[in-house]
Amino acid sequence: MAKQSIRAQRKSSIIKAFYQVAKKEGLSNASIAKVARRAKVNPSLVMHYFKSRDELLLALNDFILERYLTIYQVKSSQVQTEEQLYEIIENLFSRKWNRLFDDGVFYSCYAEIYRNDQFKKSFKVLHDQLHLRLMHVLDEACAKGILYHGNTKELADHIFALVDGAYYYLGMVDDPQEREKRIESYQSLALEMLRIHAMK
Amino acid sequence: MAKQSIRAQRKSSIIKAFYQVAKKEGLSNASIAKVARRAKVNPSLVMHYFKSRDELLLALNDFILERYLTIYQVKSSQVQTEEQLYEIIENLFSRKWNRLFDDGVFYSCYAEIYRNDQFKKSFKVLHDQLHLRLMHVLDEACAKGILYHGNTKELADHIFALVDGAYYYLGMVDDPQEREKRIESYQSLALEMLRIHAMK
DNA sequence: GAATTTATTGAATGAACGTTCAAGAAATAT
DNA sequence: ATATTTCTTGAACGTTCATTCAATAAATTC
Repeated sequence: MAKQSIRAQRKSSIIKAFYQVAKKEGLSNASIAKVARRAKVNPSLVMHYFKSRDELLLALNDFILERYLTIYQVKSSQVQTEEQLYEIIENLFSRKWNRLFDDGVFYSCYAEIYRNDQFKKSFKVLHDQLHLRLMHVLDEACAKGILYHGNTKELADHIFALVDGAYYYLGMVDDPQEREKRIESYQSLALEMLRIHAMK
Repeated sequence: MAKQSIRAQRKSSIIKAFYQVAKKEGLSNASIAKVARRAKVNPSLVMHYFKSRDELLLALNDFILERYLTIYQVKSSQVQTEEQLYEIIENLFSRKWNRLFDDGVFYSCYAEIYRNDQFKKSFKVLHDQLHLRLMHVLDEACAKGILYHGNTKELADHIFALVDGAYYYLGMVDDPQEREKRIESYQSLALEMLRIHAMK
C-alpha cells in the first residue's frame, strides 16, 4: 500500500535525521527545526507525524534499541567448538558497532530512563533480550560439552556487567594503545569467567 | 576575606541550585532562569559568576565528581582482616550514595564526555583516582597476607568494571527484590574474583 | 472524475532561551 | 570621606524553541 509506505518512509527518515542531528550537536540541541532541515522537510510535517517532541524522542529510542539489538546479534546454533565460543565473547567487547552508533546519543537516551518510565522499560526489555541470547549460547555450549556451568543465566548477566562496565570506562579512554590493552584485559577476564583459556 | 567568601558561597549555591533543577527537570531543561529562580537570585548574577552556560555546566560537573569521590571513599590503612576487605567490596556495590546523588544527572554529565573533551578528561581523572584507591587497598591486603594477586591494578580495574556495569544495569531495575538479588550476585562474583569466599 | 483522505507547506503564535548592558547598592580599599 | 572594586538588579536584545492552524498539493477511494 503506497499510503502506508510513504508514511512509514517519512517517519523513518525523520527519525534518522533526528539521530544524525543529535549525533552532531547533542541530543538536547537537536531541535525540530534542525531535524526538519536535515530531513529536507517542513517542521510542520515533523509535527504531523509526531504529535510532540517527546513522541519523536521515544521513536528515536526505539530506533536506537533496534540498531543496538541487530549489531549485538549473536548467531546462535553455531556454537560447536571452544573457539566459536571464544569468538562470541571477543565480539561482545570488540564493539565494531561503535562506528555504527554514536555513544553520546546512546548514553543520552540511557540517561532518560531515570526521568521517563517508558524509556526505562524499553531499555530493560532490550538488555534482557541480549542477556537471554547470550544465555542460550552458553546453554548450547554446555550441551556440547564445551562449557560447564550450573547457572548460565547468571553467567550471562555477569559477562554483560563486565561488558557494560568496560564500555562505560572505555568511553573516557582516547589513547588507542590504552584502549587496546584494556579491551584485551577485559576479554581475558571474561574468558576466565567461562573457565576457558585464551587460545591463539 | 569576606569578598572571597561571598563569591565562593554564591557560586556554590548557584551550582547546587543547578544540580537541584537538573535533578527535578532533567539537565537539558535546567535553564539559567530556572537556576536563578531556585537560587533566589537574578539571572544576570548567574552570568556574572559564570560567563556562559557551558561554564556553569563544567562547574556542575566538578561538583558532581567531587561528591562522587567523597561518597565512594574507601578508608585505607584499615584493611587488616579478610572481613574488612569483604566489607569494602560490599560497599562498592551498596550505593547508599544513590540517594545522595541523582543518577539521571550523573549519566547526563557522563554523556557529555562524548561531546566535550574537558568533561572526558575530568571524568577519567576521577575514575582513575577511584581505581587507584582500590588498588592501594588491595596492595595492603596483599601485604597483610589476606589476598594473593600479582596484578592489583588490573584487579581493581576489573572490579570497577563490574561495579560500573552492575549499576548501569541496575538503573533499569525497579523491583526491589530483583535489585537485591542482583546486587548479591554481583557482589559474590567480585568476591570470587578476589578469591575470597563469602563469609557469614 | 468527484469526494475524501493524506501529505506538505508557510505563516504565526507566545514562551523561553542565553546573553548583554547600564545602573544602583554594598562592601573594601585608600 | 572618597575612590574603587564587587555584587546585584531590571530591562532589553535577538534567536530559537515547540506547537497550532489554515491552506494547498497529492494521492486514494468511491
